This record gives sequence, C-alpha cells and structure tokens, in this order.
Amino acid sequence: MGFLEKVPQLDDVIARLERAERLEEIQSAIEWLRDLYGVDDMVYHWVSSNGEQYGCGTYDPKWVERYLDMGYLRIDPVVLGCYQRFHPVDWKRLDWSTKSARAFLKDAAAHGIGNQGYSIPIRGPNGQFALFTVSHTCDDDAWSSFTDLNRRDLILFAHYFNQAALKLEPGRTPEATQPLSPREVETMTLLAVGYSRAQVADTLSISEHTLRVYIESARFKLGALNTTHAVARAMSRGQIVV
Amino acid sequence: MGFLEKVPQLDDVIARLERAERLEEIQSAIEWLRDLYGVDDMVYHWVSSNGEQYGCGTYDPKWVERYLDMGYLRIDPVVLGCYQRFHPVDWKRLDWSTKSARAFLKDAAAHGIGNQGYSIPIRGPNGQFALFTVSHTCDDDAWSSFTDLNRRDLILFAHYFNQAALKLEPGRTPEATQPLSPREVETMTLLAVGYSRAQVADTLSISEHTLRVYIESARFKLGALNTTHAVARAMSRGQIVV
DNA sequence: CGCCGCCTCCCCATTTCTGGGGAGGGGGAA
DNA sequence: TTCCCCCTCCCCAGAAATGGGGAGGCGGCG
Repeated sequence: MGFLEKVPQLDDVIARLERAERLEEIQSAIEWLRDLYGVDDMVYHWVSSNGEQYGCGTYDPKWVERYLDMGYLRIDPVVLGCYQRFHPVDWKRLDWSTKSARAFLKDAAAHGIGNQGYSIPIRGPNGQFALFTVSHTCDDDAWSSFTDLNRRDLILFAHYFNQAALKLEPGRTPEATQPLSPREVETMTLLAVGYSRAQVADTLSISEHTLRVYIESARFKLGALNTTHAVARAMSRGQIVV
Repeated sequence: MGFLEKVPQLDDVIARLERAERLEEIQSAIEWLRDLYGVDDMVYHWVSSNGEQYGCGTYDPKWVERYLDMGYLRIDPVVLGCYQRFHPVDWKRLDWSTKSARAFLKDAAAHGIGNQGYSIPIRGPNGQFALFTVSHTCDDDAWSSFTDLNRRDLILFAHYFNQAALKLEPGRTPEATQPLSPREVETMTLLAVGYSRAQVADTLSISEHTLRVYIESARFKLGALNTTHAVARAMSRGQIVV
C-alpha cells in the first residue's frame, strides 16, 4: 500500500486510540496497525520494576507468559538498552554479548519471535516507562528500509499508545493536593537535594526549630509518615521539582 | 502552504535535527520551523530545578532572562501542569487561578508572549524533562484549528528536538547512573512510600542491619548524601516508581 | 579458577530526626 | 475586626538513622 492511501487509515487508528476506554480497543488498534504495516508483530507494554504488567500486542500469549515467568524483564537487552536511551533503537544495535542475553534470544526465536525488531522507549510522568516494539522476519536490508521509511509514524504511534494506556490507568494521576507554602516548598526542595535539616535551616537563614515546623506541616499536608515520604510525595505530585 | 508542499520541508528539518552537532543548528532549525508554521514563537527547553538552563527558541532574550531571574520556573503553570501530564496541553486548559500564575501571565503578555500556546512535555532517561512549546497571538477558534491540524507534527518535532538536545548533552543522560540491584530498588521504593527502616526490613524479611547495607550501597550508587536524597534521586531518575 | 557483585548477618558510638508542648507578630480574607 | 494561615522562635526526651568496622555464602562472567 502506498503512503498516501495509508494516511487516512493511520489517522483512523490514532482517532481510535484517542477515544479508547478499554484495553480491548487498544488491543484491536494494535492488531489493525500490525496488519496495515504488514509486519509479524507489534507490541506495546508497560515496564515497571515491581512486576506490574500492562500491555497489549500480537505476541503469542505463550511467549508473553514465559517472558514473565522467566523474569526476562531483567534480562531482555531491549528493555535494558531502551531504559537508558531516548531515541528508538534497532535490536541489532543492542548488546547481545552476555550469556543470558543470547539464551533469551534463542528462547525468543524458538517461540516464533522475528529476527528483526525496532523498539521505541516512551516515558510518562512519575517515571512511567513503556516500550512500543515492531518485530518481523526478514533480512537486514529489507528491515532497514522499513524502519527508515516508517520511523516517524512509529514514534507517533508509540506516543498515542502510551497516551491511551495512561488514560486507562487513572491510578497514576495524583489525588487532590493541598498546596504547600513557599517556605515548605523550599524546605522540601532542599531536603530532596540532600541537605540535612541543619543545612536547610542555615541555607534559609532560619532556626532549625522553625524548619521543623515546616517539615511537619508539609508532612501533614502531604499525608506523609516521615520526611523521606514527604519529599517523595511532593516530588511525585510535582509540588517540588528536582 | 498546503500540507503536501510542507512535507518535504518538514522532512528536511528533521534531517537537520538528526545530524545537528551544535546548539546553533538546533536554534536555526527551530527558527525555520517557526516560520514554516507561521506562528509567533517556538521554544524547546529543559526543565530542571537546579537552575541549569538549556534550550533554544524564538522568545525575546529579555523575557528569557526575566523568566530565570524571577524564578518563574516554579510558578509557570505550563511547567507545573506539564510535569504531571503525558499528552500535550493547550495553555487555556491549565490552572491559572492562583495569584502568582496571573501575575506571571500578565508579565508574559507585557513581554510580548502570545495569548495562545500549546506545550508538549518530553521525557528522557533518568528523569530528564523538557518542553516544546508553540505560542501565537490569535483567537481561540483559529488556535484550536491550528493545534488540531498540527498536533501530530508537533509531537514528532518535540521528539526530534529532544533527541538532538540529548545528543549534544551526553553528560546529562548517563550521569554515572549505576543500576540499582533488585533489593536496593525494593528498599528505595518502600522508603519512598513512608516505611521506616525497621518496617522495610520487616517487609522484606531481612534484618535491619542488612537493610542498612542496601541503603548505603544505593546511596553510594546514586551519589546521594542521605536516605532522603537517595530516594529523591532514584525517583527523579526513574529507577523507582512510586 | 578467581574475581566481583549481590545477599545476608553482627558489633560499636554518635548524630540526626521525631513528637509533644508553648508563644508571638504579621497579613490576607470574610 | 476577627479569624486563620504563615512565619518565626524555644523547651525537652525518646526514637531513628548514620558511619565505621568485619564476615560468610552464592552465583555469574571471563
């Protein structure tokens, strides 16, 4: 299919993602997109350290299950490599030199995963991290023409898939927050960059006793159990920026 | 200019961004792009609390200087709002209700900033955060047609500007980010949600002494001065998710 | 095989943080 | 004006965190 004929259909997928309200809709969008580009697989999934899983795609469910069971999230060079990058990456450019990585690759191939892949890291608020991956079976030349041609589309789709997924996970949106006073913000900020209470008090030119009042009131407003908790909450709610 | 005539020129801008090696090249790309879309201003800039500045755009340098002098980074509803979002946002949809926000708005207008704006948050590895903003002077209807029409392009450009900027600032990304071990991640995460050391140790079913080793090694890896600092850094670098 | 990182446990003493209490001045809002 | 929040200062004692040290077992990588 030529570029121009494809555009309206791509627009349609984006529109569907923008109004998606259930995971099934995202799933059907990704299947549709996979067919549109004529590749073997397309996957969007959340990457979080605590093992929470969320995502959709066209991989064989058996492979997905195995991936989780084996803890491949901590081995997969795609995940590890993308975690430190901003721009998309071709699987070939990743580090497959470790033993565990090669074993993983072999296992993936045995489960029918294509020999070519292109993954786009995506990041949202509060350290949210996800991957959008396209995978296929073909030779290197065909694959690089494909990625050169479609890279921009894929970046855009990565964005829209993540947007749709974030919309389905309202647990990520912060709850009602009592605003901190300016002094409280300064206090939390300085604590977040490693100052001790004494140093913060000194920096703000106030007594440490006064400082404690700020910490306590901030802790109260943030519903935090201790200073570290208060700083963490203030950060994750965007009340302080570090 | 029609859509189809513009496409080759947009491709050209992307190509220039991809090979940019100096800030001036990014700057000229953003000016070119501004002219191409016929808007008043276009700006790309990092957002980091410690006052480090990095960015480029077409705002009046006087305004940029004033913005920094006045510490507007901590007031600007665009920055504050985008920090908690993933998707682009129209300035009108932000919270301008506080007094400081209104004062800021007035000051911005006095410095020639347009009444309309559209900002796209962008995130990179280790909690890097930047904004790509388009601003213009026109009525609401004209602005919403503009953003509806060009949103996808702008998202893509936000991505490419950030990619180019990250390439120029390699010192920013790796920042000796030693990965935390699984236990260290668990430790930092539990501390971030308010657990005391004793509680964390209990939760992980290890002795508190062992726990201290994790905290100290995590602190060492993160280059942190104390526990609160370590948790803050781990959060801002996305090594833990709370 | 040796090294290195990870996980686990224990000792010491010192510093820092936390949780109560109270008190006064200033400014904005009702 | 009155009320409430913000800012500032002080007391005390107990709980928690920190900064050093050492030690052993396990597993992966070269």
